[in-house]
Amino acid sequence: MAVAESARKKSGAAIDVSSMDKVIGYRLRRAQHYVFQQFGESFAQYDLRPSEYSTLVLVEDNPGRRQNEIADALGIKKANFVALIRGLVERGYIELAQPPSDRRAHALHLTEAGRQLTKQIRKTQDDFEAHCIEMLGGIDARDQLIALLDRLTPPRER
Amino acid sequence: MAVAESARKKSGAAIDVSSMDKVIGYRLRRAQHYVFQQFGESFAQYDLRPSEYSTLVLVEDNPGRRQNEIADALGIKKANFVALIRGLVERGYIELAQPPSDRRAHALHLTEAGRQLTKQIRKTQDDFEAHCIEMLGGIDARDQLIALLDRLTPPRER
DNA sequence: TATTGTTATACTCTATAACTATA
DNA sequence: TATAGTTATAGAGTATAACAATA
Repeated sequence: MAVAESARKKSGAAIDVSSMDKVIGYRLRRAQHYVFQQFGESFAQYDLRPSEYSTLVLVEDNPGRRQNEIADALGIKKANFVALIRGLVERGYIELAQPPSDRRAHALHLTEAGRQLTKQIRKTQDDFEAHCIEMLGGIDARDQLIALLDRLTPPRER
Repeated sequence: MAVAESARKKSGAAIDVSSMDKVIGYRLRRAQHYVFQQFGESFAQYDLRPSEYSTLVLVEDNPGRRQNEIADALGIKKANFVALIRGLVERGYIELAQPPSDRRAHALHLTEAGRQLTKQIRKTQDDFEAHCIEMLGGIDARDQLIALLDRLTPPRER
């Protein structure tokens, strides 16, 4: 009843959304959009997008790896990763090294400032994740969700 | 082992993605992106985006409702809904009526062509959905997923 | 020949503010 | 004053093709 109440609001009767409310793609989209919106609020102080967060974390966990390896792991096309990396380099969080073995490549590393930032944002993310897990109903529900999402995503896209 | 195999490919060791692989927002994003990509392949013959599909279906189920009511129900901002509706009107699928009670408003209806198209694309969507449900492991898994997504989405965003 | 990173480009989605015409 | 729809605009995200330097 509370749902119908808020759905009505100023308008007349509620809109019938029964054709959409079990559509997997649609519901994934809505949930993802809402979660990212809240992520944005949590990370507003850092002015970091989700893709920038994940890049910093992956570079920390995989120091010295190539630009394209990190991009691939995150499902970001190399062409679109260039500006993202440039932004993080300009902000002083990431630095590029040249592997002697391959002068085309960029080996990614965090700077000291990058390490400090990443330490902080991991905490922010942990808090935010705890909030999401609470919304879901606990760790078991989270694990259940991840297991289901696993099946919707091909192996190399994880 | 198959996963590690495909993750390695041409590169050296696999990238450590353990910091991201249980992050709800990230995993939602990856799954949603993959599902929408496949949706796009299924609907290529119609040249219809997911938002256009859901608009046609909601207009059919809620004939005569206002533009903004449909937009709200789908979580689309009214400003962004204008071009979407215009496209569907130009393609002859939707027509606008003027409610005598409010000359500002547009009441949305499907045209005959719109009804025919919607009949077809509902079938295409049903087939696609069956494929997604199969990936998930059956109807029960689907219902479980929807129930979990419910908790991640505030009531008025469904 | 193939790969790394890059540029250029285009299209989609989303967001906000300000406008118009009506209410 | 407020609402329905519109316009303009800006910022992200994503996609493809083509290029230079290097392998």
